[in-house]
Amino acid sequence: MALRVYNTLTGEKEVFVPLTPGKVGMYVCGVTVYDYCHIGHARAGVAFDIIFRYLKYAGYDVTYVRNYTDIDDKIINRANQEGTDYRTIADRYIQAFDEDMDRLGLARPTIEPKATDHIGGIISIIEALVAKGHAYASEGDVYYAVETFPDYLKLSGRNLEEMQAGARVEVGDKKQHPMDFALWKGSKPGEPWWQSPWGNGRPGWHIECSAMSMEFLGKTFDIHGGGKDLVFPHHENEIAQSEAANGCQFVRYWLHNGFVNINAEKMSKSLGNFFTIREVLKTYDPETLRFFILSAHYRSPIDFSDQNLDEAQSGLERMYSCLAALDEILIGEPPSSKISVIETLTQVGLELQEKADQFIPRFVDAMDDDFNAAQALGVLFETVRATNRFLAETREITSVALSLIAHVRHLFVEAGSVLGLFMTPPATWLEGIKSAKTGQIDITPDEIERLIAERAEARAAKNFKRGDEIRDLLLAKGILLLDSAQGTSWNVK
RNA sequence: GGCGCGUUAUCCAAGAGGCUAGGAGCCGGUCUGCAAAACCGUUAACGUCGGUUCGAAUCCGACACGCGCCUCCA
Repeated sequence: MALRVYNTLTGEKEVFVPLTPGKVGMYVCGVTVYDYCHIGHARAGVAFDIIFRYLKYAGYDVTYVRNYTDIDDKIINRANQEGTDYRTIADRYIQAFDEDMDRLGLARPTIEPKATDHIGGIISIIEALVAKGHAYASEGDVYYAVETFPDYLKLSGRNLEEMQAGARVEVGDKKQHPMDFALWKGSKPGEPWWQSPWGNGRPGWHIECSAMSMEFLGKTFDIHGGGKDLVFPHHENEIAQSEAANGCQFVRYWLHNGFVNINAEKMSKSLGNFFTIREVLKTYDPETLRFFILSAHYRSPIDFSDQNLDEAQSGLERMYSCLAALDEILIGEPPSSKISVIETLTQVGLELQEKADQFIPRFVDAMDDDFNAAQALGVLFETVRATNRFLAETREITSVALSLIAHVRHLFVEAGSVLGLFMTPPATWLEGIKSAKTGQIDITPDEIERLIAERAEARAAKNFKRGDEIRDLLLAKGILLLDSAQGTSWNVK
């Protein structure tokens, strides 16, 4: 099966055929750096991170460009509020963005350009558009004349008349047509500016992405991504600018991720229902957040709630616990290359072997189907169950069993490298979850240990009443006791 | 008003004409002094009404409900 991707331009899943065999050029709209990123940004980041990783896994040489919009009204407003300059604001939030995305385990794109480093390229495109009659200067601004581009709105499937009937477009007297959009904005006093043929000013929002993608990926490239909310006007305008300037197709496959919702409503600043990534990471582990995002298809809306995050954590713990159990065996007994011919697997072992054999084909099938990570996770869970069954019934680890265990462990590493999971040694991750939970309870580990010791004495003396009292006492504080042959350990509920 | 998307069991969530998705939970079991945890097993569904078909969650139509874009947005 070949890789198929859903293309917003055609509204269909299409077989992915890159422009140049073996190579992929991919551009994703990054963020406007004027504030901390919220969970919606995390989702877009993770969605395109696994697309980037999977394309590389599939053997493509991928050039992935993700920009920073570091000049914009919002950045200037924020700078004015704080009595500083736009550069200070932009640099601060670029750094914050990098920190957040690094914590989420995003692979760094090949190139991360800033709009302000590409003013020259932006001006060249605007000049070309003016020369070809697609743009006009007006009182220090330059606008794109949408009526000169017959394909305008082909991505979002609308038409100009209907858009105007919507009546929320403002009619500025600087514009020839109400839908015309700014390519260049003349600077007002106190605003940052660059020199241009039309006077001092700064670029409009849409033109920077055309300039940066063209600079690094050429006039036509394979994949352009972003959130669904960018389809109109941002991506529509990018197409108009780029195709009018270059006279050729801009992007072959348009990919858009779905929103993060709160109570079935879009998370957004204007509704005030957003959570920043750093807020959420105070409570939840970054890999848990990533796992939550991967648990739904990237185009579907996903509902952010404590319950859903808790479920994601349970699921990830199940996987990590299984891996920790495998590691314990593998660390104790390194796999030997000699397998005795008389050794055979039990029925459960054979079932695990079958799961292992199907693992990569099924994983690839899922990911080939428009990067269906949720389905891929299903494959991992099925393998976890088969592994647990095998470990539960296996008394003696033969060398053939050991080699199977090593193989299964490797499969999880391989899938994890595409999904961005299992980046932490399992024992360390599980310990981290435990200590994070410990920070939220009002009893010290020392106290817990003292009570466990007292309970052990009571139990040794067959005083189960006192033992159970202690257990209930700790349970009331959210501490679960785990009795085993090796003694009693504890965990936070 | 225009355009588009969605509705799958208690909850989350894949699937897209015949093939057990998966996870959480419930229930049962293993283990245990009893529990818990862990593990194993099990359970159940395709919004409504029509149509196409030997066969429909899946295709077509209507309806209902929810959501998104049309303004800065990931």
